[in-house]
Amino acid sequence: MSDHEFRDFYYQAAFHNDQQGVGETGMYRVSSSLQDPSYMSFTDCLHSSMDYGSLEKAFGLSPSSSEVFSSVEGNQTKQVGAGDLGGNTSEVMTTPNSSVSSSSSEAGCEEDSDKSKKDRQPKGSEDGGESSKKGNKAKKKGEKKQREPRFAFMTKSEVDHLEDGYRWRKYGQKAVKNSPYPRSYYRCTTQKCTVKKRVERSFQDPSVVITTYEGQHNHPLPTTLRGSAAGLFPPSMLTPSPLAGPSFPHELFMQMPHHMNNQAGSAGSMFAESFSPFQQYHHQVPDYGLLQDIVPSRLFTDFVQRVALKTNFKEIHVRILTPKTESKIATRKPNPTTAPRQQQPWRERKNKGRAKTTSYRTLFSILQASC
DNA sequence: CGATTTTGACCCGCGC
DNA sequence: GCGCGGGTCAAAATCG
Repeated sequence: MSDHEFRDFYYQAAFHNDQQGVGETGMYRVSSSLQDPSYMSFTDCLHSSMDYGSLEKAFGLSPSSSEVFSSVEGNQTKQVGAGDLGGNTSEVMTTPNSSVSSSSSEAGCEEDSDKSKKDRQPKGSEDGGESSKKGNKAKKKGEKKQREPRFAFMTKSEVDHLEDGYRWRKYGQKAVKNSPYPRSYYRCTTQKCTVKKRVERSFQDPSVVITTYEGQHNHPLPTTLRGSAAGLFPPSMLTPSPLAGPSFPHELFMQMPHHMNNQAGSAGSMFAESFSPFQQYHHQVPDYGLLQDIVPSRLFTDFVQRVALKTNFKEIHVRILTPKTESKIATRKPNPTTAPRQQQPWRERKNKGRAKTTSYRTLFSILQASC
C-alpha cells in the first residue's frame, strides 16, 4: 500500500491554445525529485513557449508523450469524452517510486461542446404551466451560455472524492459510456458559488481519479472543514479570486511549497524538510490520511486555474500523480436493514428504456464480474 | 432535524 | 425526426 517515505508529487500539465489552429501543446512536469533528470522549474516552463520541441528538449520527453493529451487536437468544439477513452496511450513516469500513469486523453476533462442546458431554471417561473413536472425552462435559446473555464487533473488515489478544502454537494451520478465507473457531479455548497466538479475514475487505470473543475470559487475556503487547508497557508495562497492572487504564474509558483520548486530537494525524502506547513499540519492532524494528496493538489489546481485566466489557453490538462498513501474507502455502505425505497406514487415515472443514472450497486456488480 | 446522498426521470444538444 | 448520451433536477433515503 502506501509508501509513507515518499511524498513526491509529479505534476504534468498540458496547455492547449488552439487559436493557432493546430493547438500547440506542451506538457510540463513539476517534480520535486532530483532523480528526475528532466526536472525544470515550473516557472521556466511557464515562460517557455508552448513549443513542444523545446519542451521535449527540456524535459526529455518523447514526442509520443503528447499523445497523452490527444484530445486537444482538432477539437475546437468537440472533445474526447470520458467514455471515448479510446486512445490507449500510456505513459510511464520516469520517476522513482511512482506511479505509472496510464490513461488516455484526459477523460473527464471535457466532452461536450457547449451545451447550454446547464443551469436550468429551477421552478418553472411562469410559462404556460403545463408539464412543469421538471425543470422546464424558459431560457432564451438564442444565447448560448458561456462555459465556465474548466480544468481537470488526475490523481492516483483510492478515494474518489478527494478533499480539496471546499465543501461539495453531490447532485448527480451518471454512468460513463464504455466505462464501468460512474461519474459523480458535485456543486460547491457555498451560496452563490457556481463552481462544479466532476469526479470519475479512469477507465484505463482504475487507480486514477479524474477530477474536473468548472468555474471559480468566489469565496474563501470554508474554515469549518475538518482538516481544511485553510489556516495552513498564508492568505495569499488561499485567495480564491484570481484578482487577489499573484499577477503572474511564476509569482504564484513562488508561493508554492518549497518542495515543488526547490531543485536541491532530495528525492524520496521530501517530507522531511522544506515542508513546514504540511509537516506542521501533519502533526496536528495525524489522522488525516489524505493530507499529502490534498494540499499540493489544491495549490496546484488553484495555480493552474489562475494561469488559465491569465492566458488565453482554452484547455489545460493537468495531471497530478502521487504515490498512493492511504486506503480510505469513502464508500457509504447501504443499509440492508432499511426497507427498499418505494416508488413515489405521485411522481409518475415514465421509463423510456433509456439507461440514465447508474446506481452504485449496479456498478459494483459489474466491477466484481470483471475482476 | 438539517445536510447530504441516492437515483430515476427529465432536458437538451448533437449526430445520423 | 429520432435516439443517444451528458448533465441536472428533485424526492426519498440516509447520515450525523
